[in-house]
Amino acid sequence: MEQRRADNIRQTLEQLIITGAFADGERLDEIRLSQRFSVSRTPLREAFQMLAASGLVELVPRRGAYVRHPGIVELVEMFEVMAELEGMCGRLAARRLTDDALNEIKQAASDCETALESGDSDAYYDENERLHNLLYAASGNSFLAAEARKLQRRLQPFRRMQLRVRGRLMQSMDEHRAIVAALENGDAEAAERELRSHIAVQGEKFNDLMAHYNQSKLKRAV
Amino acid sequence: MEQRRADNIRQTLEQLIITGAFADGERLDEIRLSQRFSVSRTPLREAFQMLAASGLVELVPRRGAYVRHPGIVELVEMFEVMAELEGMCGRLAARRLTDDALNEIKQAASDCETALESGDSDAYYDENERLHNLLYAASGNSFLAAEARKLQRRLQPFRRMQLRVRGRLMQSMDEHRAIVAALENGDAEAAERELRSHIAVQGEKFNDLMAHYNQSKLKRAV
DNA sequence: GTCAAGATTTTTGTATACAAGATTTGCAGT
DNA sequence: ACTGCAAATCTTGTATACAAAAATCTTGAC
Repeated sequence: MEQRRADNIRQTLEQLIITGAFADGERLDEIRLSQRFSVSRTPLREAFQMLAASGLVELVPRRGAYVRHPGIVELVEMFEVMAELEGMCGRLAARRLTDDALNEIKQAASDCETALESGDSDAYYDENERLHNLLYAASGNSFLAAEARKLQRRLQPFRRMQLRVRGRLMQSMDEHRAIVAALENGDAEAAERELRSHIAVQGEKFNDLMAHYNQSKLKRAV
Repeated sequence: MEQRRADNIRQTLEQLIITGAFADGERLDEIRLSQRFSVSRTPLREAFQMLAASGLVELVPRRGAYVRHPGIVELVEMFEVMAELEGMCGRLAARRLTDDALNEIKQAASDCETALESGDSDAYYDENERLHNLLYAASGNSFLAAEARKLQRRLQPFRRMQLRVRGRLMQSMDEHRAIVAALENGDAEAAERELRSHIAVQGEKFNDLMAHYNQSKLKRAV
């Protein structure tokens, strides 16, 4: 038996919202959801609080919880901030990196290459995430690392879409090589620049991508 | 009559925690607090969720809510991130700033000077906060602005301590002038650099400050 | 005196009950 | 038919009740 229903509900709802099971602006009905999950409204409401804190839903007093999907504008804004944070991680990591951490990062980058060669974009995605998480930790600033992980988590489904674009995998891998090289040389400026553009590229190209997939992709991904 | 007790309680507790009424690691007793605020445990627990989301308390399953004051290390880390975010705001603002926004910022800077001349450090603090908030908005990235405000809010009491250090007010004002000048010239690089160091200086000097005030200040500020 | 195991008390987590604000429905009047 | 108002209904917010886990206390053996 699970220990805390509120946490499980938060996780489940988070996944449902992120994958698009709920439309933007849709109200999360406490009673229906409590029946659906076979729990009372109490843990549900606690889950709502957590979701509101991470920006996935908006809590309107006396009105209820409404899911808030980021629009194109907000997404681009979030990518812009993510680029800055990752760049910062790179800059700090280049200065503070230990040998062990560098080796771990190299290993993750190499695992990315392996996934790329076998054409497994899901595996590439996982290794890529690991690589970036290692980088955050290598910044030596755990507050920064936590913030970066939070934002990464929120952008997760959109990054994943990016990786499905033709040629993006190869390009991403090239960028990884440049990043690792910069870290190896202790070149803080290069590491920052490479990482920033590695992320910024995703935000900048997002409009194109959305035009291409034309809303349908996200909404179908229920 | 208020509409949502949970919100009021969150605000009150937030203030109490920030001002140091609760020691680091202290458990927030649901029953005692519910008696103190004359409410039931339900809204209290919702307030706990919100406080946990902003990092002021840690929710340990089946154990309760424990207040978490940032240590020196975490504070320095937070200032490091704040410096980056403010620098980013400056860089973007220098590029995207409208005339109206620039005028507002100039006005706020001038109000800072007025407060400085009258030696009113509290008024200076308020105007300073206004100036920075305007800058965040001027970045044209509302997600960034929101993140910056969140972090500013959390660092608020520590920034305030900074301003009480001898000579810091004058120095801060000089930095403001440099920032405004950079924005006026549309010099993104300079704006970023000036803002970053404007904040970084606070983090870097924090160790000294803490040594000077030697823990006592924060704990007395109950 | 110390330690361990079991009983007792607290305390958290969840369900349910109730109060009050928001929304919808129905009806009267034009 | 349409508007305005009031009653009924629904929904949120809060209090209380109850279950289960953690902490504390008691007791007994060594």
